[in-house]
Amino acid sequence: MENYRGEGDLNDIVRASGGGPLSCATGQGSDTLPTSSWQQFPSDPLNFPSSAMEGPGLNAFGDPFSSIRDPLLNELSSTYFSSPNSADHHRIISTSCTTVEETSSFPGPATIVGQSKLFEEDVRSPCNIFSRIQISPISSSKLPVSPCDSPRMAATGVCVSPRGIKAPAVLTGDMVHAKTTSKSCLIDNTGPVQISSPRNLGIKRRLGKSQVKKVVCIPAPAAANSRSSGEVVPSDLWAWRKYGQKPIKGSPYPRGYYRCSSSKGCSARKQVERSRTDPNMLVITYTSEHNHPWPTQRNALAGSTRSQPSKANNTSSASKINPKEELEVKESSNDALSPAIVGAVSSTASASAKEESEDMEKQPELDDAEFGDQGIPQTQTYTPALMPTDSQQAEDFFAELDEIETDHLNLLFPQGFSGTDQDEQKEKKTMDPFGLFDWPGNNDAPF
DNA sequence: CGACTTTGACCAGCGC
DNA sequence: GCGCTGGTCAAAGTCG
Repeated sequence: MENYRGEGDLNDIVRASGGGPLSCATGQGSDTLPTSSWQQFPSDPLNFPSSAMEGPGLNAFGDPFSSIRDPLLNELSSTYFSSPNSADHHRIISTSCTTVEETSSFPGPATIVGQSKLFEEDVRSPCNIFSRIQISPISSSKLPVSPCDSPRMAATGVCVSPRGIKAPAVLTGDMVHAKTTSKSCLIDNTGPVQISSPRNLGIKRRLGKSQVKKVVCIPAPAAANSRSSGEVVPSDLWAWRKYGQKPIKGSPYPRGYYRCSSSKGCSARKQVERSRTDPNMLVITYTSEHNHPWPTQRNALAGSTRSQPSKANNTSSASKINPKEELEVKESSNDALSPAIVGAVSSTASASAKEESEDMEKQPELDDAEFGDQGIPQTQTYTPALMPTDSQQAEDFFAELDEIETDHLNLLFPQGFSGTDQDEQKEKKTMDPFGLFDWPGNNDAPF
């Protein structure tokens, strides 16, 4: 489901979303986001101001991966979640734009503030996608002001929390709960968002001072995505391998421990657990950093598409679907991002990487079969131009970056931008095989 | 056969 | 020092 990259990713999503005549899926009306409002937002993903992309030359091309010094951001930055089963069909993008280290206050407060301002402006449109985005620099001194307090945060249902490890409490469940119980908070639909509990402080024992830890709360994906344990694990671009699960005191839900399996030696880890205050919410804690470029789609999907263990199938009568159906459901609930976006996103990172990982070279081609396995017609999976698979394609990709910069919205969301109706429909299918952006009753946009 | 999940055991930090 | 708790390890089993 959520796959993404950092700010560019957000940008991709955001701008892509803004590309079409967007209307709210929140029942707040059908306000169309004026293009002008989007123009307030940095239009170039590569130039999107962020802590990750800041710096001389942005490192956008010289060493693009330096911009993902904390590839962790790639996940955190754009957690795009779809909850097709939920009544409100809320779709959420969460984003974090900064890496917070334990010993520091937010290294990029300006970045956050800046973006927040951007959000503020855009939020003026009630249907602005940014109303669903929240960057929540956590500061204990600010705790009384829950990020979820704002209507837009309320609308997001997602808190992304760069977290200082030593912070005694990022956002206590109580605090969040108190705030999110406001009826103005759409999180009510899914319950309070819990960013972190003081109990998680114990984690710091295992974390070095320079360790990065981030907490993301997202609405739990549909049960179809759950594994045998009932655990719901949203997939992301990285490949994660579960290495442990522990019952957590005070929580009826176990915590799963995952480490990055995209690359050997990668120290990236994440913990996934359900919020004890709201089982509908998943609390994902990311620790450490990836030390490798983006994984291939194959790698990224490794494990995430694994079918349920037989014993689980035996016991899970409620979700008795054949493996294929299961995979389809899984993918649809998992990958809220259109593959087009994922492709664009990952390709941006991959193509710009001077040093492709060996794995990526070994698996240069996007594994359409992965999508095919999941019921997605292969021919509709990716736009090759957005997913360079070799050096030539990478060059092409770079060459096309300019086009993307100027016309990326058309690439991502041809409908509503340019082209004939036929082209639009054709590309629409190509770029949005999941129909994620073609919601019933909403001809314009999912948001 | 490789990669994955599961799960009990082990280890380390913290509080009393 | 001891117990509690969280995080990790590793063997066993599963799956494609």
